[in-house]
Amino acid sequence: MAKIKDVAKLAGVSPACVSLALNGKPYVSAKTKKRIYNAIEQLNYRPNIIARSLRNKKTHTIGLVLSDITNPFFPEIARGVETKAREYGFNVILCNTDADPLLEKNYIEVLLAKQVDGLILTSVRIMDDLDKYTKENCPLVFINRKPPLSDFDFVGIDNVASAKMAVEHLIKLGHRKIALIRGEPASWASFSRYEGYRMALKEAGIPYSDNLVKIGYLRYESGYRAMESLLKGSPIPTAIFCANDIMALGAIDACVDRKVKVPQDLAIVGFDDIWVASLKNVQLTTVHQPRYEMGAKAVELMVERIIGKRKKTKRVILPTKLVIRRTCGANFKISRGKWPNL
Amino acid sequence: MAKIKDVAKLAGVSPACVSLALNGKPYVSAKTKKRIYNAIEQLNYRPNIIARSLRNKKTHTIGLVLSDITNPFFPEIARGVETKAREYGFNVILCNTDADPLLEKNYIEVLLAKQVDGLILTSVRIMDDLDKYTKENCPLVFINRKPPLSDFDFVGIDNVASAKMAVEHLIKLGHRKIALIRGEPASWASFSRYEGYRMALKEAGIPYSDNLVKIGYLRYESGYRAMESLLKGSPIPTAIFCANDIMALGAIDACVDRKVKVPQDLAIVGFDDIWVASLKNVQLTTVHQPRYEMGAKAVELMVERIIGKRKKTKRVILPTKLVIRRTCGANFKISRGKWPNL
DNA sequence: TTGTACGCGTTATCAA
DNA sequence: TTGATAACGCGTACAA
Repeated sequence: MAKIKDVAKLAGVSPACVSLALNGKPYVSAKTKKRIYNAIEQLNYRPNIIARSLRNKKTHTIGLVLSDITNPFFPEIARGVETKAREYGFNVILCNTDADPLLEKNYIEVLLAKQVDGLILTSVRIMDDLDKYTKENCPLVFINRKPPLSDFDFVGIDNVASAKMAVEHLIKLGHRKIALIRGEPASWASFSRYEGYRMALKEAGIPYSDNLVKIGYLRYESGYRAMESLLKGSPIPTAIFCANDIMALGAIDACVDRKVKVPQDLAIVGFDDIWVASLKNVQLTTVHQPRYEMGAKAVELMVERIIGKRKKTKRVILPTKLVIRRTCGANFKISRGKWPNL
Repeated sequence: MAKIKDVAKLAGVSPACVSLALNGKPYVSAKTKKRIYNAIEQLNYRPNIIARSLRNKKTHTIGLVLSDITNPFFPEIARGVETKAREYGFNVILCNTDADPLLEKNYIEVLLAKQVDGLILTSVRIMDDLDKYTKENCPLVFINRKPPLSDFDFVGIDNVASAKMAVEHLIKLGHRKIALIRGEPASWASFSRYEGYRMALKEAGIPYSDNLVKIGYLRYESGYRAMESLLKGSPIPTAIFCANDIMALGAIDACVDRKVKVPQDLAIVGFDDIWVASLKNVQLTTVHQPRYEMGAKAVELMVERIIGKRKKTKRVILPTKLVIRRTCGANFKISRGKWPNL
């Protein structure tokens, strides 16, 4: 591989001059520029960005730490991050942690050692000792995850209000026995949605019952099992709010297996609005989360920090909206068997 | 940030000695090692991997170039790549190209400039001038994409045989008017599946008709429109093979809108076996592709190259299997309205 | 426009 | 055997 020296020699100038030309700095005459570019072309020269990074203390690389890219919640966030990062000239290192705090810690250490310019964290579980990273000169941005005590930048939604909105919708449809399949307690977002659920019930004067709350782990199987448990329990709910869509899909499948009709026998509302929810054979009512925008916004916050444009921490709350489809029964005006397809 | 010099000073040794200790090289006494580790701990020292990479000419970073991580086909590949890469001590830079050859080229150039140790390419479209990268000391591995003339490593499936298997299944079920919603012509995998389709028809003595072949772009909307077009055309098929699952889902939704019953009126088979396909309200018959394994295997091939263990190019063909569910009608023994849900 | 020091570890050479 | 010194990887920035 050709180096800057080779280019300089061929163009009859110094390496420094080549560097200036390459970086668009002034004080390089048009003529020498041309000679330099010719040399670059001839030698197929490509600057070694590692060397440049070492000198500049900027790698133009950021880390994206998430639980699992195969979870349908994450790809759009990743896409938002990657696209916006590309606009700003950054590359993205993808890290799956499976919500394992140890793996997450290891990844953060490696990324810092690799001198990433910023870090976006959107794993689910809470890791408590992130505070020590405040002193690093590497900005952290949290997506939909409770930032630790020290103030880090944050992008997310109002989980409490969004969950409340979903449950209120079910209440408005006449439901009083509304169950919740919530995420694990350690997750801040899950806890907030639980709060929203309770708040909605309280304001409607509906008593809260622990029997109607099941803990899932934000996965399909959890939703399936939680629903089985609810159907065996007492009282049997007439509606269910799930803390995310894939649990809702699991719950629906449990209903299918037990011949419980959705939404006739049971209304279901999810959370996230993953792509599947809109399929005509699914039509899951859910709370839409602007995941792409969350990823993109996180990068913007990060870049503001990197270029030193902003010192104060910033919290961005993006709007959600309730997407009413079939499974909540709001638009349910059909008779049995009218559905053309399964 | 503390540097190796600081550690050396605190431990009362030379930087070289610290380096030797850190890298587990011999000739550092146990005592000095202890002193060094203590100093590292005290200073919270973290080696600068950029500096190390510059010297070692190894970044322990690889690039993963794909079309779009939000396409359900890719996350499992990415997961396989990331997990296996982590095992071997590599990080993964994620690159979405939207199947744009120019974007792909830009990304490859940037990644090479960043001195990645390897590159995994799994965009859909074919870029012809990849040959020039043979001379780089950066191994390329192709996933499910025709490698260019020069031999690069490859991981994929037998697209022809797999598609043939799917169509043969429909033939066995008694179908003769079998349509194909294929991917774009520029895609090698799509073309291979088209060949498999033709081959199955030919062997069964069924005449091929251009009217029964629609070109989609591997996206939901394409599948939807292709199906609309088929339903308006002549002859109307009794079965459809789609080159991927999301087009199949689009096709199914077009059927729902037009009150065409699947599989009663029309059998549908997809390709990929994305997660959605197994939902009880979807139950798409499809060809399973081991995507996680494809990603993991690609990393293995890459690492063999990086450590120089192998010189000859290798092609790995992983097995596929037909997953028979509801939409092909094979197990269809129910009467209308019997489905418990939707 | 150029020479040169620098960024920070690593490795080859050399000394003890 | 153990450790230090210095050159090196490759671009960039500053003084000249």
